[in-house]
Amino acid sequence: MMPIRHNTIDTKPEDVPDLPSEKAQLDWVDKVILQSLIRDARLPRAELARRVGMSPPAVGERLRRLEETGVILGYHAQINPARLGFGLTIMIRAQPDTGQMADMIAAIEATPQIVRCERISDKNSLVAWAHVRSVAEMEQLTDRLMPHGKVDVSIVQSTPVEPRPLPLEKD
Amino acid sequence: MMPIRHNTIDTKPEDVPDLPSEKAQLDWVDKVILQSLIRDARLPRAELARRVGMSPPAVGERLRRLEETGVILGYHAQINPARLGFGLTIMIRAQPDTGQMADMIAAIEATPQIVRCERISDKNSLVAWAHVRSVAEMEQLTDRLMPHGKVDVSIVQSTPVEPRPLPLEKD
DNA sequence: AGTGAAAGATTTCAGGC
DNA sequence: GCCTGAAATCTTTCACT
Repeated sequence: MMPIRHNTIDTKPEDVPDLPSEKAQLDWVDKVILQSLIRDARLPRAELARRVGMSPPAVGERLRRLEETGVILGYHAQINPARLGFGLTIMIRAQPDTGQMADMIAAIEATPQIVRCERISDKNSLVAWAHVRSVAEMEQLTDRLMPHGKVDVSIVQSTPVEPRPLPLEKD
Repeated sequence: MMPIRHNTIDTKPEDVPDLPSEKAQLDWVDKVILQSLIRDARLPRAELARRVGMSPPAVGERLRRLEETGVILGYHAQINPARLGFGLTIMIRAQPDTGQMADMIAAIEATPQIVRCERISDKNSLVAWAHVRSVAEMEQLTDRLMPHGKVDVSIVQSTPVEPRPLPLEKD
């Protein structure tokens, strides 16, 4: 199982070194680089260098540090599931039975159509998103989760706000 | 307001040209290119060319077509919100009052902390995700949505499955 | 659709401040 | 931490199949 990334800042004593959940000190240059790569991850370093008025090697060094300190987690192509034959997107709300949380998460992880899953505070449940090819595939998928708890499925009708970048303060 | 992308294959007569929701026919080469760029969007064309045993111009041409036909929607750097000071991730479940759907969507769109939103079939409601700096900011955010309907907030505790690629059949 | 070659741009690396 | 400059690599264009 993959390590689970937590979504809040964990409290910690002052003397331990940087944790990935710590707030990073970013200057204006870092923020321009980040915003640019959030919008277009394939931008050349040379272009980033022009935007911030620095040399390409300097930008390369900044990038390396942003990646190593966990500010940048990766670069991903965003694809259109419908164009790959996955015509149906669903949201799954799963409430594991007592003692079934780990098994439910394992089952979710083992289901390749599920492309992300978050654990939320409300009723200690999980919310997962999946792309499937048909209603039959949707049914098959939920059948695999149901042994571990209550499972609810909703159809995603549209995406009023596509994944978009966080606002970064000017500085 | 941005055009809304629908998440299902729309039915259409056979004679109209390609729609973005149509299934594209991809060969093995396209799939290797896609999988590679989903994992690392910054891979050079030359490297992709080596992986598929083709020349760089051929890969460039493939890429151009995948982008133009809407199979690839974009390339984005994935960042760690906690490291940018947004220590709290929340899920918002919004059920617009009668006649308030458009206004609710507009309010969601106008809220920069909300990084994505999907409309689901269950109770005709919206599910949105936001990164905020504090509980106070969370409250402020929900106050802006509440005039348009019922609003429910849950805290995201962890992410058992990080955004990951869809499985592409071997061919 | 794809190739190969040439011109132009980018990345990497060394050395210096 | 950033710069320059040279060498290696990558991208783009184009003539050709």
